[in-house]
Amino acid sequence: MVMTSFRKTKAYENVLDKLKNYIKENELQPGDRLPSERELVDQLQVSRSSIREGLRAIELLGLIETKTGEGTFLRSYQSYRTLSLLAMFIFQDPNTKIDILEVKRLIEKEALKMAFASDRLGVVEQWEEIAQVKNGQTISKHRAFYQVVFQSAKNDLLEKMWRLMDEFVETFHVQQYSDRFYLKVKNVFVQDHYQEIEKIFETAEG
Amino acid sequence: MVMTSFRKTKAYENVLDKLKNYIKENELQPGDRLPSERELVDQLQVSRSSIREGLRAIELLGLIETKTGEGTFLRSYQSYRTLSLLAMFIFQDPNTKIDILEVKRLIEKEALKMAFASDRLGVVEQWEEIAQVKNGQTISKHRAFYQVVFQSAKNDLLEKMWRLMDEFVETFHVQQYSDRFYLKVKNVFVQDHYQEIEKIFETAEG
DNA sequence: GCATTCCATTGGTCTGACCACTCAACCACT
DNA sequence: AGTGGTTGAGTGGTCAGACCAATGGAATGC
Repeated sequence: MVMTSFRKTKAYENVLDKLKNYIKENELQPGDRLPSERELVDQLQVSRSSIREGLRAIELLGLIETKTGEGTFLRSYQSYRTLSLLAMFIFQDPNTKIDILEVKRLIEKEALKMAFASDRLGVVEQWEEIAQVKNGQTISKHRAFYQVVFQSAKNDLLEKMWRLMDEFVETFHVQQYSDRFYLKVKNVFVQDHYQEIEKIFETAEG
Repeated sequence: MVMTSFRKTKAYENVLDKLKNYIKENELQPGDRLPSERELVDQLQVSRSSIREGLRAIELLGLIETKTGEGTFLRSYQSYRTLSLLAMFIFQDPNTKIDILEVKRLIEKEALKMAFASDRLGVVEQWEEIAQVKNGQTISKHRAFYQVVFQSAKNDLLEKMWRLMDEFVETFHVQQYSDRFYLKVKNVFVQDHYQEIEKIFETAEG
């Protein structure tokens, strides 16, 4: 008996494949609406159950968003729920925790360098606005700080990756951000000392 | 009208929560079997459709594996699968192509620095072995080169991210890797000039 | 012009049905 | 006792159809 280990593709996997192509062909952007579930039934010739299995799967991934009465929409990132779910499994390997922290830190450093090169003084200006307005939680201060950075770094992918990791880290690690760190970074920017960025990150702080 | 932005949790999300607890309480290990879909219907008091939406979602994530006629089984987590899923959609955005190239280059640079700090001479040694053995295509030479790097950089996440980008870049961009580049990097390693790594990447080459 | 009502559309959920596959218990034959 | 085939219960895979709640725009009334 020949055992051609041939895995029959499931209906919902086909749905995802078709959906991916649909998004590509129509060049859908985050926020754009996907066809309704019932329209997809007609177009893909599978039952609504299968359609929904596929949609729920990528919803969990945070790739789409559904609104009752309106429809299904593409979105760009975010899904704290999934991350906390994955966290449980990912930490079967304790090393990944360290890896994530390391990569996140690396991204922060490089993003700062990119922002520095792109719009050094503009960044400083925005940081000062934040410092005046925001007296809120340290976590939102932290995000506001880097939002400015990524806006000037002009690399959406890098920002998406950072946000994922930042949210993920939040699931297992109480992040502490010292005001000293922000101040140090700002001074480096003000004084136009590009090389110092590397050195700041060589210390344990961050 | 008060708009308490209150998101009603969906049935399949509850399923996942309960399932997570079940796994935790019973200390299920990869390979262990979960309750059948029909059993879960009884236990969780939701319809089989909702059960399946949840199961299909975490199946896509690679957390479980289903075998027709047998059941649903816990699976050892495969982070690459999750990452490639996310990448599949994130990379879809045509605007990110340039971003990907930039981030990939950034990762290569930082990985080199990590490898340098970790095992400078060991890396050089392995590079020389490659140079002798491999006379094959430039693409495989390129991958072998960085495989050595990542092995010493000791960060799996970084390597996986790089692999995804490298594979993706191949689909739209003819990668050119000049022997001169490798040689330059090797020399920097041999001569123990850590600072030069940054400078190599400041040129257009790569 | 504006507020209200109404209704088609959309996602959310459930029920019940049928199929293909797996595995173990059972049975018949040697 | 051992072999091999049959059978049936259980499992995931898929489907059709139904009802609900929320949404938003069109029709309506003032």
